[in-house]
Amino acid sequence: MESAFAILAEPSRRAILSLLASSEQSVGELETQLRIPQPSVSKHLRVLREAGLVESRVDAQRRLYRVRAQPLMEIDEWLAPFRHFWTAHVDALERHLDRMDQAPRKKEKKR
Amino acid sequence: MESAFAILAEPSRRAILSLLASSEQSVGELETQLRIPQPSVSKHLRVLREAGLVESRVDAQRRLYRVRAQPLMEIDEWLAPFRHFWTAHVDALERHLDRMDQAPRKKEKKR
DNA sequence: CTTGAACATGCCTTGACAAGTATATTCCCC
DNA sequence: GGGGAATATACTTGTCAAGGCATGTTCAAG
Repeated sequence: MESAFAILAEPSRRAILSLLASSEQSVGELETQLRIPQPSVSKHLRVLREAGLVESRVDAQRRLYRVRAQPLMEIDEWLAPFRHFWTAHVDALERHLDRMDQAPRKKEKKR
Repeated sequence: MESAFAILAEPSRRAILSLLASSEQSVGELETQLRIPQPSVSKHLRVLREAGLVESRVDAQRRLYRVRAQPLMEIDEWLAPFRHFWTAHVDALERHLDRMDQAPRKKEKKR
């Protein structure tokens, strides 16, 4: 199966997923929010579905789409080896706090 | 600038980044580890550099490449709205602990 | 200053994919 | 059961990017 990165290379598909993040939506709702033609929405949804990023259920003549988490999880895991790059100072802070753990605590600064 | 997702749609580029996650590497080192022709490596590195995903420094006749974190950070942030999908059970655990809040509390976790 | 190593760039071909347009399918409602 | 909404699919076309190959550039060493 195609990598989730390849699927999400398309801006419209990321937009669709972001809209679905809050709740499931019908094709028509996605269409009006994104302001792109309906066949495009359907085609993007097809790609997303075949990649396992969304799933649909039937509601009369409409289809309601919702997010499937697993491929996004894999991206999250792929990022793991890099995460220390931007949490390094936090790590350092935590080690620092650990080291002065016996002493009484003062204020800490963030970001 | 192109989205980092589009850049990472290419498997070889993800492989390069993964190799650079541990330490900076020269083009030749990347070439022999990935077993793809040198011009391909250079071209992928160019794309990665122009997208801000890596940067290079000169060491005599070699160029050493290393990861730049910021675009990866943005992907990490893009994932944020979805993260509750796979941490839901943790959330449930936390709510559970909150519900038995009358009992004495210990430490809380951040992140 | 010549040779060779390390890397970058240019050109060409080929394949993939998104957009647009038209048409097909499914199902509700009258 | 016929019409129209909601959605899917088919087909065509243009664009763009990756791969392959050849060549250019820079530098170190002798």
